Formats: sequence, C-alpha cells, structure tokens
Amino acid sequence: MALKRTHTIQELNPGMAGHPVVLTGWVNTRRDHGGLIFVDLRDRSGLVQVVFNPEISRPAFELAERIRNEYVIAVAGTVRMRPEGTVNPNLPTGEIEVYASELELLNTAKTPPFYLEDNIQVDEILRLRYRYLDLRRQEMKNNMVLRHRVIKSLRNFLDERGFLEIETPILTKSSPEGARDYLVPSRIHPGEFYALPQSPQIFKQILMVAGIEKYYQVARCFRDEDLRADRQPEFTQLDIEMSFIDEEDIMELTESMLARAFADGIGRQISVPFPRMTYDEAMKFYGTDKPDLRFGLVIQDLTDLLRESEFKVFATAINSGGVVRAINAQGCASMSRKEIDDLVKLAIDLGARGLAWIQVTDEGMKSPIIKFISPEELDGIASRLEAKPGDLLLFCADFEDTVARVLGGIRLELGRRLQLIDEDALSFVWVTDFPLLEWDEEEKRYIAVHHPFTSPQDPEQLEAAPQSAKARAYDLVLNGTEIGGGSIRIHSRTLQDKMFALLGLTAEEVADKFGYMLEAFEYGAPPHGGIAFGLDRLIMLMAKRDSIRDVIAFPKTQSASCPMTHAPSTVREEQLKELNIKTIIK
RNA sequence: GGAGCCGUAGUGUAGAGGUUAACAUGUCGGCCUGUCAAGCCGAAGAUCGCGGGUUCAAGUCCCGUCGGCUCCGCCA
Repeated sequence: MALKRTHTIQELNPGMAGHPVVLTGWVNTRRDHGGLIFVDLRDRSGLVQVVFNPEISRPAFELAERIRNEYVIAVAGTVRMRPEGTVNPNLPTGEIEVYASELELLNTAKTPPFYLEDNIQVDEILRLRYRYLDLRRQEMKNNMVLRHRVIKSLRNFLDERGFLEIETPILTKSSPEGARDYLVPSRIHPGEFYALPQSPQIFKQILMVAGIEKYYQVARCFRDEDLRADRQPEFTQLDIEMSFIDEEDIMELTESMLARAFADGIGRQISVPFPRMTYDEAMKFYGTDKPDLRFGLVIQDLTDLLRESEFKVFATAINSGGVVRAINAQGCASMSRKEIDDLVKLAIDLGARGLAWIQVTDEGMKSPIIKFISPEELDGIASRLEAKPGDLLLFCADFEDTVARVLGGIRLELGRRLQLIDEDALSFVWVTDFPLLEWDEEEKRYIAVHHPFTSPQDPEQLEAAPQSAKARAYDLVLNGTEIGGGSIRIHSRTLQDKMFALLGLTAEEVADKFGYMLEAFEYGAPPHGGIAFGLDRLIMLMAKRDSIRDVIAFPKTQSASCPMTHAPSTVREEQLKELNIKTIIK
C-alpha cells in the first residue's frame, strides 16, 4: 500500500481547503459522467465526495472508471470548496470535496446482496448472513457506536464511585432453579459438564464475602430458552453488587448512573428520581409487572360494585374468588363491530372467556349485556370509570391473574392502536415489593419469583405465611420493558437454608449445588445486594429499535442459529469420542 | 409444545386456476465534464423455498415440510 491515510473523513472541513490529504475507505456510490467521475468515499466516520478529472490526473481517472461499489480504495488529493450551486446540504461534508490526484485500488468487492443504506426493507436472514455488510450501514454502525459510548459511560461512572470490575467464570457449575443451562462437556472429567452462567449471581455474592464491597461486570449471560425480539440466548448484563447497603443505595446509584448514560449516549436529560410503584399496584392498574406509563387507560376494579350483579358472568367470577375489572377506552364508542370483535379475539387469545363491552353514547349506554346490569350498577361503573359519551368500556371477569393478563394486553393494544404512545418519552418506573415466592402447580412446590438468594422483607413471617411473603426486590422498567432488576440478598446461612427448604430442595441437593456458597457465608458474609441491567435492551431503547438484534453485532435468529457461521453445527466423530459423548440423533 | 403472518430475477414487490411470470431498483455494456436516489440508450438476469396432491391446466387451491418474523408457554 503506497498511500497512507492522513485524515479520517470526519476530520475534513472547509477550513482545510487547499490542503493535500490521503483518504481510505469504501466506494459508497459512483456517478460516472463520462468526462468527470464522482465517488462518494465512506470510512467509519462519514462520507465525502471525491472528484476524478482527467485534466488533474489521467491515470487516476482511468482507474476510477473501473472501480465499483464497495471497492476499497486510497485517494490522494486536495480538499476544495465545492463550486457555487453544487453544495450538498444533506452531507456533513457537503460544502467540500476532494480533487483526486492519485487513486490506489486496495481491493475489489463483489456487488452486495442488498442495499447498504438506512431504512432498508430486506429479509433479516440476509442481513445476518452478510452481517459484515449490514454493519457497514450507517444506522447499524451508529448502534455499535452508541453501545460503545453507553458501556464506556457506565464504566466511567462506576469507576468514579469506587467499583471494581471483576471477571467471573464462563465455565461454571450447573444449578437447579431458573432457566435451562447451556452445558459444556468436560474432556478431563468424562461424563461431567460445565454450565455457562445464566448470570454471575453466586460469584458476585461470594465476591462480597471476599470483601470486594463494590463490584461490577459487563457480563455475558446464557439461557437456553426460546427467543423473542428482546431475548437472545446469550446477552449482556451490567452486573452490580454492593455490601453494607439497602434498597435506597441501589436506586440512587442506578438513577445517577442512568442519568449519565442517557446524557453520554443520546444527549437526553432524564428526570430523577424515578417514580415507584408496588408490584400489587402495577398488576392491578396496568395488568403487568412492567407497566408502560407513557399513556393512561388505567385498569379499574369493579368487583365491589358487581358482587350482587344479575349478570351471571360477573357474579359467578366474583363468587368463585375472581374479580371484575374494566378499562375505559376513551373516545372508542365509534369503533366498528369488527374492531371490537378484534379486541374480543385478543382477549380470548390472552386466556379470557370473553370480553364484555358497553358503548357510552349521548343517548345512554348501549351493549348486549346492558339488560343484566342494574341502573345503580351502571351509575357506579360510569362514575368509577369516569365514562363520558363517546367512550367504550371493556370488562373482564375471571381470576385475578387472568384479568390482569387480559386487560394488560388489551391496554397495550389500545395504546398502540389509538397512538397514545409518545415515541420520544422515556418513562422509568421502579416496581417494588414483589412477592418472594409463587406456587408452581406443575412441580407442586414454591419457586422463587426473583431468585433463591433474595431476602424476604420479614424473615420472621417467612415460615408462617410463605405465600404472602414480600421480597426485598426491585425491577426497573422503561417504557414497558424490564431493563433491570435486583434485590437485597440473604447473607445469613441459616436464613438461606430456610429458603432452600421452602423451595423444596433436599439437604443433599443444597449441599451438592450450593454447598460452597453456604460455606462461604459462614466466614463473615456482609449484608449485601445488587442489581443487573439488560444492556442490550437498554441500548435498544436508546436507539429506538424494536429488537435487540439491531444492537448486537452478531445476533442469532429466533431458532437460535447464526446464518453467518451456521452455528450450531455437527462436530467430528473424534471430537465427540474425546468428550465421551454419544448423540442419540441418527 | 402452541397460534398467527411471510417465502416469486441480486434486492423490494405485483401476479387470487388459463399465452412467453410483470414493475422498480441493482448488475453488465454504450453515451455523457457538476452529479449527489445523476441522466439517456441497450442487454442479461427466475428450480415462483422444497416435496406431494387436486385439476385438461397450479406461482395461484389443498396437505406436508424447511426457513424467517411476531406472540403465548418458557425466560430463578
């Protein structure tokens, strides 16, 4: 390579007019006018127009006739102001251009299988198969830059606050509870396996026992579960743990840290402290533990008003221990029958047996169910839902969890359909006071809602009434997406033993799976707690993307495969033999 | 494990039982000295994802299968 780069494209400006430069990069576009050739040259930092004129250099011009999109070139030339009338206001470098005196072809390139532009509509599998081309697109490159800046901001902040970044093992021990593990066979120990970490949870707690006091890690986590737009089998957490702290310390740290990250990442001021809501309030009013507070349509409980209702659907649900709740879809009385039927179908898909509705009109309430509802009940409903002419009231009657899921889903659908969501809003909320345990009907035992190391709010009452015990746990929700969660941990060996017993683990299982942790806790474990953030999700929201795949350089498809490398794949028979593994698939 | 949507030149789409599968863009060739979504002229480019079925006839209808996406279950 004869030509050596002197500047990146971003560094060029009108003040450099007349200066010689050498630029390197890729041919973004080429416009051949016969006697004059324009090439938009792209490097990581930007685009600039290069002009090839045979009167300046015939050899450079003739070579420029043969270059094509995505060829890799080096150009020597002079920065010039563009002639009057040819300024391109759409380009940061639009006032200038580079008059080429020398062109070096560094590499040719096949024509890309899709356009390397923003806002392309192309099959995602093609983008993933040629991810190196996809990442050349400005919007994807911006996402990678954002990701870098945010992670750097988080690291700077935590460093300033006295945190140590410590790495924990990727090859570790499988533990019961939680997600399905990815397993790695051990060659040295035939028949035994490592597990990839679902999170560094136990290691970070042991680092607290080790006296680290303030730990963090940008940690890769692995969970072998089905994928979603916001779930990948491997993902990145910002994992944090602190000793001698309580919930308020974690929340303050989080709020300050995210204020900095949003400022550094996307130049946005966010309002702190974040509002807080209990889990019970979130479930009751929003039907989910990750409420999207960018819009209203709050769910209202009507159970007390309808206990004696003539309408069997309501009365039966209440008498069997359920609830009746409703949403006032304001201004939706004019919805067509088909639109309402779509909502009913959604409700049924979400597990409801039906979705009752009342249209509020100037002439009064209209509904197939109206004849079963007494005037007093109607008044009560109208008053609680603040119903006005033009509103549509949607009712669901069932067990509480079903009603929450159904109306929570209906609420989100209405929010989208009625365009109530401000896409620029950043609506944070802490969700607190989670239940500690939930009953698993299949396994006939309690399972930890958060994880088995979470401290109960009242250890005294844990055994007396485990089902109603609250956890010292907190989730952070942004625009209806859970972006972080954590808890104050159990640091007493005896309490941790009780927890494991409640979860139905035998003493042998506990000793086998968690013995090392319990042993560590006998050597002076400090009170501690922490939080972990889903960095992919956080950055996805900052970048206003709908999928974390757009902020991960090399993500996997919904079937957990990589179209570029074709992982996962079969391996040679000898490899399996060496690992003492035999597959049962043909 | 389940539900829904999608699969047609390189790419994005049209084609809803009947002639030679159409349009845009890209690609290739020619012309062109101020374009920037350059323009003009010309050319090439399709296993209609795959397999089976119905029919005189299937890109089109049916069944299966593979792949992708969204969602439910699952995700301490």
